[in-house]
Amino acid sequence: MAGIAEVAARAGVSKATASRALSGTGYVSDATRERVRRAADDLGYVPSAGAVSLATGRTQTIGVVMPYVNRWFFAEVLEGIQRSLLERGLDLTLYDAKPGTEGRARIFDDFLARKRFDGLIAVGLEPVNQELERLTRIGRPIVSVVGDGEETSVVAVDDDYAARRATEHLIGLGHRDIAFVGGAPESHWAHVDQQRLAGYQRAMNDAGLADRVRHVHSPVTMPGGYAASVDLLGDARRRPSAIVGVCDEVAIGTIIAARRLGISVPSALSVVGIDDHEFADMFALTTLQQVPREQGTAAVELLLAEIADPPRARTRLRIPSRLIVRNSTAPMDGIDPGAPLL
Amino acid sequence: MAGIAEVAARAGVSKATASRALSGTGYVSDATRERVRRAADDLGYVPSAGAVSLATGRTQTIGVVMPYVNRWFFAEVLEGIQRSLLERGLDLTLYDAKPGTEGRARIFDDFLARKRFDGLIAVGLEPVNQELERLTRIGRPIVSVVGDGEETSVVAVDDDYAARRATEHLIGLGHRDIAFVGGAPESHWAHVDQQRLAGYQRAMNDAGLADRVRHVHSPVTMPGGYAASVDLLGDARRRPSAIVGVCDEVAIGTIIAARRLGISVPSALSVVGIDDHEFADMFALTTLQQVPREQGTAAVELLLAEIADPPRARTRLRIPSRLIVRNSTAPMDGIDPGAPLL
DNA sequence: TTGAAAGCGGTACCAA
DNA sequence: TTGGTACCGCTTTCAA
Repeated sequence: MAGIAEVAARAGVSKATASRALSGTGYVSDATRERVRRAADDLGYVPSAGAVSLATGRTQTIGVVMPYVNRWFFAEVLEGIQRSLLERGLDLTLYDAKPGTEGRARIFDDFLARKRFDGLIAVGLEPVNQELERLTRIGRPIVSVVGDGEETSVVAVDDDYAARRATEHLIGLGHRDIAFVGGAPESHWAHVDQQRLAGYQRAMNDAGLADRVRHVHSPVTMPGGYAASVDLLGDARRRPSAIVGVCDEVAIGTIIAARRLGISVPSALSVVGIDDHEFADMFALTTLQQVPREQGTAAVELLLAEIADPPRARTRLRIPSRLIVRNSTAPMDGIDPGAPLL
Repeated sequence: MAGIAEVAARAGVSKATASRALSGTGYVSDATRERVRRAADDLGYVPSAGAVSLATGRTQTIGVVMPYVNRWFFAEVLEGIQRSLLERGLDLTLYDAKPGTEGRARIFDDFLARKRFDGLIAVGLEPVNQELERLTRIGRPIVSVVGDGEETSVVAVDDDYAARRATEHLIGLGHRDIAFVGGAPESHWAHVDQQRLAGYQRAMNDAGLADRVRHVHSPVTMPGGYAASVDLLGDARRRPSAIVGVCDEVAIGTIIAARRLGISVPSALSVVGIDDHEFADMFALTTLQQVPREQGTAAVELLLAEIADPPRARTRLRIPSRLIVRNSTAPMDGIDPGAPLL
């Protein structure tokens, strides 16, 4: 309840001086600063956020928009962002913008327009045109995590590369019958998934396996990958010898399906994912690592820089990912496609 | 950028009238209101959050504190909260307070003290005494999700009951050798886990199986449950015929471990969890359902009521959970403890 | 180095 | 039913 006026009174100075002493802006003698500080402490003074933001135009808050919080990647990015902001004393306001919901429309139409933040981080948002327009007219710095937007700065891994590398790993092991699992039919499709499929296709083409390209649709979730894989692997005749999952969640779904069906991984089926999910180790999943937490912290740094020092050109931070070989992939040689059991 | 003054000017009224017309407070003729509305629309007027909160003392924001966002339960609760707030036009500020981190200390010492919210929802926080003290001195309504706190209103399932019911289900199937997996050594231990262990113990006692009580420690995660279960199930002689997981994540870890070891579920091992996790169906897990999303929305309703109409007595909302029988539990009769294979 | 005072953009009381 | 005006609590010129 104590305001800066009381702090000033107690320290025997004016509000102006108290403000300067506390915020570290402008000239204040060391002695006074000390006195003001002590007064503030004694009174348990906490500045009123509303007043500060009214006076300065800064909210000390960063907005985060994402379509999910309950998927590994998003939750990890969120944690990374949160940690960075915490260190800097900034608040985080979360907007959960699920595609195709009216809540999402409200977020773009109402919530974001309020500008209750100094900058915005958009994680895997994949805004459609109209949404993009809303975003840019906010007039606050924006950093995207994931995506290809020209409109904002971006932090992302090279999805095309990751999938290509994953596929090449399998090809290197002698596999030729390699399917790509995950992602919806091409029409309404996430950009990441497209990039990864493209990387897979490129690797297949480059190896002269263009005719073996096979894309199995599936929701990008563990249960989704599981269901799709039960289908795919059910018929021994159509079964590939290796699978690239669009992400670890799908790849793990595949492994679970394989175990369910008594197909041994990796001796009868190789599986590779992209992510290095927290469960990857438990399933001995070979994967292309990305560290979303670091993408989150990188996004914060980039955003704060753009807030402090207005937007020159857009920055594009492409993060490399490396192959982590565990035990879900094996050379083709040993495979007996007819052998279904563990 | 347009302020209420410009809206007022355009509508040919005073700021006061414009404010009343827009906020719906106080008398305004229909004609004027209409005129003001139109003016606001034309100008794309959006009130400044800082000014509003300075003037009214309300932030139109709800704070949410939780120790994790990357675990199923927490993410679901968060989504429930988010959805409710979205409908009401309220912002959500997230505080990620991981136990034992210095970030957590900062949250309690600095962030929460700023009161940048009209009310607070604490999800599975399990505050220690000093933290609790901080919480109460904020002087804003607080609702807890999970927990037993006397200090705040609470929304939670009856954990003791859920675990008891789960255990009774197994006992009813003829199992006697039932272990409880999950939770740290008693010392620094989450309240939920304690309650659930207690429920398990009670059911065992009531069935005259007190001497069979067995608590296997494990991190409350899927990989944690997996690792602990590999240990537990590895030695056929010590192997129980059934397991109660402290939550679905642990129970699923157990199932995965069992499959890994070639122990068939449910014919050689019954497993029951608590949650009805999104993966429960995929693993055919029998479980006691809770719907965290609904706990989130309930918490919002409770909190808003307390904000609107100050805190009479603390409310305690205990949500019942029901048994969902899938295919991870089976009668004891058929079990041949010696038979390890699928 | 410090203080007085004018905003920042609304809300709400009091008169008219 | 409407308008004038005093705040809300802090920052920031501008003078002293």
